[in-house]
Amino acid sequence: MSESEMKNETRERLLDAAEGLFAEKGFEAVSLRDITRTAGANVASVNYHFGSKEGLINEVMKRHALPVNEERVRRLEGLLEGEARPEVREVIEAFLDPLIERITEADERRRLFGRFMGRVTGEEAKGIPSEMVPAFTKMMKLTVAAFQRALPGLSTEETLCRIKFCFAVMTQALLRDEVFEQITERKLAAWEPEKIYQEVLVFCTGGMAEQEGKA
Amino acid sequence: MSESEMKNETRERLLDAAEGLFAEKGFEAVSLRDITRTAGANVASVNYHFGSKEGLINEVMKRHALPVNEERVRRLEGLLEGEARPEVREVIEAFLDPLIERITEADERRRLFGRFMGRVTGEEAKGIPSEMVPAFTKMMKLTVAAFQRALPGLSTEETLCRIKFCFAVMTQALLRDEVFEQITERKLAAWEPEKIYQEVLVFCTGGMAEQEGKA
DNA sequence: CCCCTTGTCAAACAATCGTTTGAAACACGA
DNA sequence: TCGTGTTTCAAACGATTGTTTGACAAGGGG
Repeated sequence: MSESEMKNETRERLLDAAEGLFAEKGFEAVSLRDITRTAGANVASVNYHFGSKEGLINEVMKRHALPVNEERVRRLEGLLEGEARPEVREVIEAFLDPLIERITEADERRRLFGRFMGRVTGEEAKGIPSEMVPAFTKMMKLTVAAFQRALPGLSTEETLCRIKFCFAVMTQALLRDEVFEQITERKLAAWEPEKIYQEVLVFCTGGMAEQEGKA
Repeated sequence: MSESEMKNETRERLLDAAEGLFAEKGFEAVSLRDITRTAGANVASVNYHFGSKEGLINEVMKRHALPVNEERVRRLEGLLEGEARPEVREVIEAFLDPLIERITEADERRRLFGRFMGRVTGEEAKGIPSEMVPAFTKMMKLTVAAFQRALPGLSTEETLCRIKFCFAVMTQALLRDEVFEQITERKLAAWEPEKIYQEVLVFCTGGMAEQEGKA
């Protein structure tokens, strides 16, 4: 009866295998047979445990995206609870740090999560699972509110547009870009992740704060 | 004999249909039968004219990417020919404008090119066609040189990293992001492209110029 | 003992994919 | 008119996809 420990074992192995393969090759490029072979399970097991391939994708997404989202909400609410105007840098850190922390955890299983999340955006996916929409919408509202308090000069559209750019930068930083590596002759290949995260923070801070010299 | 006008007609229709469908749904999600049905041609025509589906993809990429690249090279060389230090904004415009100009051309056939180019990065594509690599490498070297002259304080790695972020922002600005639209409740849906391009320029300029307050 | 649930497995399912084939239809100079 | 090379087409190819089926084993509770 205790649901906490008696988690089905093959179910977990399927999730781990799927997460790794999806992060490496994308959703469409990985077949159920690739996943089940890696997990040492039968082809039918995916449909048994998750109903369909899409159900498996949704479950992999939820496994880590929801905790990251909750942490972001917590930190953004912390920035907004007082009357003080937060720094742009603080707002960006509030939704960059939770992602980075989860990626750099020692847990081997979570190492690929970053690249997996990079896949979510830009893929032909039908979207995120519907159960996640309210949580993500709430997080986004808090993000907009925090940025608008930090940058009172920006309109809502400008703020949203730049937030989208921040997400783009974070996503691109997590994924490997074969084309870019090729045409830069791999000069950037072996950079420590910490330096890249630092660059993400600097770039987004600078891009957000720019007041497009209207004077 | 005159190759200029006697361009095979179905060949052009295949390229047009492929460009539009790829821009809309991505490379893998579009089948040869989708393309040939749209173009009013036979399934075998793709393999006849382009050898394979990959050959078609490469041809679509080359059709517009090479002219954009040449224009970028021309403008970057213009910035570098003198001794003067170019503005960060000028460098960004030098490789943003050629793309925007081609997108906003009246020619209906080229309207979807932007979204198509967005697909190139991030997809599981094996990379760009090998014939394009030298031209792209040259353009990238010029870009790095121009930025390093505009921002002497940055190391090569920092410069490359931020250039990658600029590409990420441009790509994301060209593509629709269903997930983002959903969790922002489509507040940003109907923004004029000109405003978005302006935001891209502002954001990239600010992100590039930031000197990460090392003091 | 039987019954029912839960899980696994090999096998087959129908659908779709990119590609190939071989024969027609066409164009055009000799 | 013939011959030759180019282009189109219906049909089929083999491979792979996600999904379903039905049998089988293990595990308790009655």
